[in-house]
Amino acid sequence: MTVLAEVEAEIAAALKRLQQAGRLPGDLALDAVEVEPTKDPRHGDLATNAAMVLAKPARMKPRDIADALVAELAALPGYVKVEVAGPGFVNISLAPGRWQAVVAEVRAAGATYGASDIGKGERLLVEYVSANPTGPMHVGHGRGAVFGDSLANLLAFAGYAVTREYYVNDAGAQVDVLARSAFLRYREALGENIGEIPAGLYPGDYLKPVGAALAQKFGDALLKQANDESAWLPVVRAQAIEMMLAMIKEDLAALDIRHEVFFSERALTEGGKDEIAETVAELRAKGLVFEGRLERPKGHDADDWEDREQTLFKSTDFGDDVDRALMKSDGGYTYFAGDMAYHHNKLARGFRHLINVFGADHTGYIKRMQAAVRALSDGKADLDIKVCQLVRLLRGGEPVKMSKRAGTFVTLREVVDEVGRDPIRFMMLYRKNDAALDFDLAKVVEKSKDNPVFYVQYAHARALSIFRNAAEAFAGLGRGDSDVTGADTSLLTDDGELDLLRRLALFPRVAEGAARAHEPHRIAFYLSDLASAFHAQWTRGNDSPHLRFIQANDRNLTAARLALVGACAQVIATGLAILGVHAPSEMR
RNA sequence: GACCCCGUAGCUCAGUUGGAUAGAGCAUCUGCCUUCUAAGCAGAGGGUCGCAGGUUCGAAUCCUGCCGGGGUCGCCA
Repeated sequence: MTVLAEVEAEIAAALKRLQQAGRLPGDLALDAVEVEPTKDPRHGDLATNAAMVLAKPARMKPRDIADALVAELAALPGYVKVEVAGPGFVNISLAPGRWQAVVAEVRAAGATYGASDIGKGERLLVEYVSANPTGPMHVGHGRGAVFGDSLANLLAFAGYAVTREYYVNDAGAQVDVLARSAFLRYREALGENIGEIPAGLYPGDYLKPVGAALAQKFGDALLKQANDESAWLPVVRAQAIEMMLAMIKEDLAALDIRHEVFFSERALTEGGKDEIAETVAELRAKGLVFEGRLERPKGHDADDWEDREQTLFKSTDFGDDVDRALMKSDGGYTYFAGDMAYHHNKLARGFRHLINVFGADHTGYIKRMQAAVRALSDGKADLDIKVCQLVRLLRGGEPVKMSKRAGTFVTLREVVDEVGRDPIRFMMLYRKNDAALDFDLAKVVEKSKDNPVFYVQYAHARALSIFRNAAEAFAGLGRGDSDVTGADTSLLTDDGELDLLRRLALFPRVAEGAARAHEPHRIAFYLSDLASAFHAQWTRGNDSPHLRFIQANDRNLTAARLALVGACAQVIATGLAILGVHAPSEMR
């Protein structure tokens, strides 16, 4: 247990003792009591708001509760100074030994330092990317991909059994358009001059390989059926989807992203079953499906709007703005009906924790999806939808034109190839997901403090370089050597060292908070702070040689400092691993 | 018209889910490389947290109403 958790437990125990002694009401709920690191060192190391939040329910003065708590805590070992301040904070200064212990904590836990069990091993499904298999991914997809992947890492770190899933929209009109576009490329591959790609079809060159593959596989057999779309379309479609998906998987792999499950929309209604019909029937049995009319949508030139009675899902019962259509006028199911069936399937597979990562253009879809999950699970499952806002691609401050027509469309793959995986991943996580992001191709490869990727990686590289240098000065002071792992950490008394220790102690709390909030960016910012403290301590050694990590004439002190450096490197590496960014041992 | 996101230093953004005197980076200015990587560090200046109310011991954070920017609305996917 880290210091923070220990102190929390000790304060809870102290409050319980006060209750037992009759100095606090026995039925007082202690949930709201928090322990936080202080911002101002003059307020000590930690502070608790216990007296203030308990004052009202206990019907006592904050000051009286605080005084009682101070007396309890001051008597405990390791509490150097405990005092009441401000409106009723209890400020706590701990003996350095309490902080120094974090080095051993980190060493013992290794890559699991900061991991928690808040997920209790429960299964959780993160659905992300889910880009239509009709072409290459763009940068916006990349943001959702990186975010979803890191969130999955984070939640696994927090004790969930995580499944990463991609919903393949391989049914519906757009994949038919894909098939028609591919068919044209097929004819082209057979030597035909196809001229301009007609409007409404996908013009991209990326379909040429699909055409070539079809030509190789089928010769001119499909061409003979050209007038009978129902004959060739399913074959071409299947080939095109397969190849598009393969391309997408490759692009994702370039970002180190690998989904465990690719769930096919088409599969919902294939093989003699119809999960959409089953889902609708289930909702109908719950009285949530009815025939009715919708109002004409506003803010659009809905010229083709047709007022008619249709089959609706009563999503307004679950917080949605309007009820949602399930059937199209041609008798087919809406996309939403299929998506409900898909989520029904997730629930049937036993998931009770669902997270979907959406692009900004799907914000309007959130309420109905949550309504659907509530209805389908009888409120027993939770669905959190994280929206990644738009990415603006810039180069040196100038927007990069994104036009498919003009051929200046920038694919995700091109960006990965240009700037590399680490800068993309880190930069996309160095921002809250619900804030728009400017991604500057020139800036992300800049090697300066303006670029937090290199800043954090550099700290890790520096830490490891210390060990390389130490090996020259001392034998037996390698990272895992017993003289380092068993070093006397009470020698770590410099303010900068204590600052690092406190930050290391904070990591488990940061990781937990990030996991609970589904906010991986907190890890990125924490790492930036930790790296900053590490760089600062490093540079202090320039002016004050006695603060250098390696002290040629003091083996014990060097061992203690190396243990601290090792702990810093470990936490940086762990944090970067959650973000999916490499922790290099060297940067030159 | 409705819903969602954003609004914090000149710029780009954090702000530990309601805590104490609101923080970083960039940019500007002043310093630090003959020994652990200067891709680094130290310091200075810079603020009506969009506006107005409300909730309470306490609000950048929660509620209401405005203002500004972006996104969305359909039997598309």
